[in-house]
Amino acid sequence: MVQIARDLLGKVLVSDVGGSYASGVIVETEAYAGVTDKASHAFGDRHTRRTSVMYQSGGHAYIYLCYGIHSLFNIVTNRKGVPHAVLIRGIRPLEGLDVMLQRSGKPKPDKLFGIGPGKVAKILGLHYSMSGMLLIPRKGGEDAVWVEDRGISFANRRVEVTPRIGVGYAGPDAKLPYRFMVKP
DNA sequence: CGACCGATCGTCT
DNA sequence: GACGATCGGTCGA
Repeated sequence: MVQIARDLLGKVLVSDVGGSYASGVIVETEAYAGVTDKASHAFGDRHTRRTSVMYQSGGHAYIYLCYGIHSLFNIVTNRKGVPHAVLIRGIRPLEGLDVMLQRSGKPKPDKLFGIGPGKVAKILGLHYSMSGMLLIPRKGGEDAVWVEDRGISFANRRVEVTPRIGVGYAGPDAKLPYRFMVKP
């Protein structure tokens, strides 16, 4: 499961939302290891309306609201009933940069454009109301998000492994090396 | 630069 | 009724 977070680095996250196509290379992720992980919303096997998506089979999108403002995008990674997920924390813009800039409200991309989980969802047009979508390419005119493998990969020496961000409340679990980021 | 702080609201207690 | 898996602006050095 933690391995999936590592393997997602280099994959391409694509969104086709509101008629606009945009994509980026995943360069930062965090793993959330389900019922035994205090940092996970599903810790202690907590079934709520919000967390129910995490109990779906892998390939669903779990998107939730953070701090009342930001939508954070996760990929559910395990079999049905096992609430594992990977938070996408950063992407490097690939296609549709103009659309992403527009959504971010910035005239030009700065160095940290696309870095930060709130920004990822924002520039890809993802909203927590879309939580529960399947990650499959869009067929009709509906909004869609999915992941593509375009052969991009990062060697281990280019990947930094650290504890997760903002989970100090999780006790010992806060120290787990579950965050993966591609060095600049 | 780094540190601090306000925004803003769904979710769970 | 309190609290975030955050961001971006502002302030001071």
